[in-house]
Amino acid sequence: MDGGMSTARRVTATDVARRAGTSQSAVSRVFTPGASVSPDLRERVMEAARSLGYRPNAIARSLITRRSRIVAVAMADLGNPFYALVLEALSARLQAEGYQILLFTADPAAPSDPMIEQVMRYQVDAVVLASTGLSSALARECRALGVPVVMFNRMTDDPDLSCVTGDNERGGREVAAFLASGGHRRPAFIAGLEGSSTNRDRERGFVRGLAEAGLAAPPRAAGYYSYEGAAAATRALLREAAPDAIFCANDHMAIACIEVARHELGLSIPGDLSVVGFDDVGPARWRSYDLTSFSQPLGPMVEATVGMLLEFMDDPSLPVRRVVVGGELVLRGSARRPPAPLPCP
Amino acid sequence: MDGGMSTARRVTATDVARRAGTSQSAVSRVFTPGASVSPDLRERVMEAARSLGYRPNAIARSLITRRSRIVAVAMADLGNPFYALVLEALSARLQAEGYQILLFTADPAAPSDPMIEQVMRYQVDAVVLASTGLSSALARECRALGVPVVMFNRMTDDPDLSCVTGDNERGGREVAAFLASGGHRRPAFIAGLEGSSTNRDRERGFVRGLAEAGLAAPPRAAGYYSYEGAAAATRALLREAAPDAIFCANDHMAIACIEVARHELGLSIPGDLSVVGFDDVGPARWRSYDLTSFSQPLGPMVEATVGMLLEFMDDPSLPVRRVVVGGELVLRGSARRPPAPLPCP
DNA sequence: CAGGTTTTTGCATACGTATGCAATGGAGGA
DNA sequence: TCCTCCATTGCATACGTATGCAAAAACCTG
Repeated sequence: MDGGMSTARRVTATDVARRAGTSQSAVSRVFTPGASVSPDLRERVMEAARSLGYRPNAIARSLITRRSRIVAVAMADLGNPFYALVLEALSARLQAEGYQILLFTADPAAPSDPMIEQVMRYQVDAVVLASTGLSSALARECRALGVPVVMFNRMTDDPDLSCVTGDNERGGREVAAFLASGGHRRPAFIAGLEGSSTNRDRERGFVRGLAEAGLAAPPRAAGYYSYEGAAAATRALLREAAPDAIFCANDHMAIACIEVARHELGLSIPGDLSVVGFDDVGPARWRSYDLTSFSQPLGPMVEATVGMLLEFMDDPSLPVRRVVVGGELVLRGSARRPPAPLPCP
Repeated sequence: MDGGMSTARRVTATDVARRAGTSQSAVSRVFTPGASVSPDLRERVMEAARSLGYRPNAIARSLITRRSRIVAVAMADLGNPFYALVLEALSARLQAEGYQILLFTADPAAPSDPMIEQVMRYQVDAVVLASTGLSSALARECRALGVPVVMFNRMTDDPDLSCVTGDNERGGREVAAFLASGGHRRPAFIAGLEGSSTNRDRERGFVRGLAEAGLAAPPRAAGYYSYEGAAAATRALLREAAPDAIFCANDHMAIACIEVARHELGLSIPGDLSVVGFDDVGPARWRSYDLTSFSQPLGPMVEATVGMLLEFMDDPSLPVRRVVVGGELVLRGSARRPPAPLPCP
């Protein structure tokens, strides 16, 4: 038995028209919001459509309207809960506006430009680049083709590209000020991906903040935004630099850092070592970590992204925009706090 | 300034043909693998395509070939790392086969059938339902339309539907046997979503396993597969039932359970309470939890899913298949172990 | 070199919908 | 009653590609 799989030819608007005793155009108009159709005809067409199981073919519609109502989203690292939640929020928000997400997962190791080559063939209405590894060359190319692009959580020097980011540099600065005023003398830094703008900005802010507090540039090790990478970086830093605090470029790495420090090396957090993360994503709140972290407000960032996309799709000639969504240092228990209230920087 | 956004009309195969001094069909053939084109013409066309920036229109192609090379994936709860990783693996695997994922996120609370109504309009080549909340009615409907469907991590009574699951019932049984032989006398259960097949099978196996070990049906509370739900369930169970072990229907909830037991109620894990999860997903390995868990091997499950999809797309008349991917109880430190080796059940 | 075979190419058409335009019909006003 | 106006409907065409078919070209074979 084949389970009842039928080879049913798809039902087209013409089939419905024939059954309703009218023309294909009329059927089209019934399914086009705002078109002029008499109540009588509408009823007949709907009835015929229902009984035949008609579903408008979005592909054919896209061909003629030149709008697919599809937004391409390029992502990497869904193992990082921040990105997983971003994707979920983006999808929910876009679906509410009648758009669907065509997902592209980028292997951060492999070059992803050929991947986008595929994307563009689908006539997507817009593109969201949320993968730190993607070259901005292809973003420019999309724009040149008239397809709106928003870089999510990824700044760029290119003035022709729109982006939405958290306040990375300020975050790094505030973490530095917080650690310094907490009496830490040898803070270290675990970097994310070396090429990424988020890492660059967070590190720059951190180093500047330390300098403003009279502290030297921190020892650093790269964790590549991965759990294993951060674990290795923590081991190396603790072996070689004897830091009294570690700022990790995201929460995912901060968790690995805490695990290694606490369970491999027997350190007490924050007694022997303070740890600070970045993102303030779900697990930061879990009591085992109770992670002090600079927040990236996911909701507002997604809202800003979708808002820009909708505006750009409405009018592609709108000027580029670069949105920075502010965050704040969320104080929890993974880092020693200053005795007095934190002075305003 | 508008950032250089041009209103470039899209380049079509006809444009390329004109420039290469040939016909549109020839251009089409150059971009169709396996078609017959002379090296000379191919070179001329490629050159013209390159200089014009031509990209074949996948939408138009789909219209005529009736294949979109798009697979719809319905998901809910990307906050659960298991599903986030599944999505990443599915996407990587399908991209390698030349397919893209059109993502549908289902709000487990809202009815999702109207959502799928939208999906079907995109002429997707196949559908993966990985959301526990989706009705199987629409799955049947997809099948009736000739679109292959695979239910992921979701069993169904309907013999007309294919599915890939972990070994839920056996997992529940093994957890029960393990806890019983570890000397636990009052194991409890935190359920996931009441309607879901995963929860039903895991619970059934657990209850049967306990019975085989001479233990009564466990006290239970529903955690709805969410962190907060499981936290509340843990509080309720510990207040009312005084269990010496808790089996949670997935890892995500087991982590919430450990957090609440350890940090709110000051219990030692596994000294005062053993906790066992299901999935063996990333955080289970984190040392703070060191979670004993029955594994659902993500790689093999995704592999089985994609394999079935490819076969079904190749030949839609193939018989339905129901694949159970075996897992194993991964022993870690969150549950007291039996003194002697676990007897074979 | 003739005749046959295979490869390459272009023509024409189909895929399923949206939409400009003209035709139809009915309502309303004088 | 006749004319105007507007709402409704159908006709025809366009969107960009793939593909069957036949013409043309290239290649063999004896």
